[in-house]
Amino acid sequence: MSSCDLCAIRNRSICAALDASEIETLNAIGRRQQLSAGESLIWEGEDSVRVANVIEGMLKLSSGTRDGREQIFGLVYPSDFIGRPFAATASHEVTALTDARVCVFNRRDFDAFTRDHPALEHKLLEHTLNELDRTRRWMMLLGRKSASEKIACLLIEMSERLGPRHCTSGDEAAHRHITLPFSRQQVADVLGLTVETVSRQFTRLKNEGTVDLPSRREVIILDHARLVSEAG
Amino acid sequence: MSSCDLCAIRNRSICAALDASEIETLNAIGRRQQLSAGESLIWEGEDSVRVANVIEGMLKLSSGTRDGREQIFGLVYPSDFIGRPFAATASHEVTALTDARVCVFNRRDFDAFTRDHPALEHKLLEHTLNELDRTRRWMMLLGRKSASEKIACLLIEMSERLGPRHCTSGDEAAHRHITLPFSRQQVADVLGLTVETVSRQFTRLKNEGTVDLPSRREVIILDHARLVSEAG
DNA sequence: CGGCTCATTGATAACTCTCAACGCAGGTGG
DNA sequence: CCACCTGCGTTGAGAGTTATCAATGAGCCG
Repeated sequence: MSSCDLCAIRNRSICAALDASEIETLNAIGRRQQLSAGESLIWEGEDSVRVANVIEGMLKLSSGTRDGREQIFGLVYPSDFIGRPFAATASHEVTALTDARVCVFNRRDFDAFTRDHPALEHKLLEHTLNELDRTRRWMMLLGRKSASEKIACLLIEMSERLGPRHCTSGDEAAHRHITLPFSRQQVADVLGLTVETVSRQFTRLKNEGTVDLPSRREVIILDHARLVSEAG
Repeated sequence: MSSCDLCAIRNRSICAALDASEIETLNAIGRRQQLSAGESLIWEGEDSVRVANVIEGMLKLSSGTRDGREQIFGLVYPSDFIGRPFAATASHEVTALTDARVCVFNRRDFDAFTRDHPALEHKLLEHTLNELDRTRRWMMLLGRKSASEKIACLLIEMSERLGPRHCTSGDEAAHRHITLPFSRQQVADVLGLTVETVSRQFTRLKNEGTVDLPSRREVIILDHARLVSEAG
């Protein structure tokens, strides 16, 4: 029995396109890898040698300018796919925000496997199209929204994507209690702001009673409606 | 003989993945359509009924907020693919910036055709992955660059993508003479700025001698190096 | 020649950034 | 156990950039 059968994301990742024997073959060319928070799997501009499925944890896609400014392009959740198939170089860095487990493939092996399995390629295409849609929505936020709108949008997005995972019972509470996987600086890098502005927005939301901040990384949404109306 | 044989983008679009008889079949489910500048082909939130290849002209992908702010997500050039296959709704608007010719397919017909032609699907995947890379690079610009850097980046990008097309002889001049396919407001919507800021940046570049502006829509790059250094 | 849209320019305000200081928490070593 | 150190977060003051509002100017078409 392949270890894939026990994989938590077996049915949500691109692997869902494959039957048992295909999974077996793919499993043979991949391997599990543990990442610690802060560790990078792929670097900007390096040869595209690895692709991977995220099993557990959260990662960021980012790129920086010479003078040290950084922008985070996207957040990667379990069952998401990372890396750049069919290209010589990786265009951005992939770094673990939390401890994470990924299922890594040599990029060339994966490319070859994919070409022989149109169903996998189709899943990958659907996945990529969804990612493109999400990325474009984020551009709206970066280009046209104010600091307060940006923060509100991020909190709403996080509560939607993180909630269901933390929440085994399916109740509302989990959606309202977010454990941020990043520092204030990283929030700033996601939203295109500075640390100070992010910090000020958080304290404002707290003072207004929209959220509570029990610790640095925790946010409890007290007034979801208000947050939505602030998101613009 | 299929009209596709004469198609200017036959070898650059996703159709390049198909042989003569496949092209014939695809051609049977598609049709040419002429668009005037300003006309939309796809609307935000509508059912995803159409997909298309761009044959000639330039289009924009955009979305707006309730209160009238608009953000342009991307510019579409000949041989690019537009529309959202494999999904029920379109996530953004597609509008012609110039008069344009496109090759349109019913989305469901196209989906079905694609599933039977893995080579086409592969091309579409490569195309989508490239688009995702480009989109992410643009996020860096929106989130982390100043107005002057944004303008410089846009002009460089335009000169690179527009130059080769205008230029039959392959000389340098074409790269330096850009005919913008959009108004100042649209430049602002691409860069996440206001019209006034865009206008001021243009006049500054002109006064500094970095560019010349013979007419509203024309830009001649006089000092390319300076532009590059300003792009950050 | 109006009348229109689009672009430019100016004055001012608002927002966010920058720089600097301080505070809090967690970890380490005495 | 406490003092200290260090990294991260918060807060404040001020500057800078960009947005906003308002007016003028340029090009285009009837």
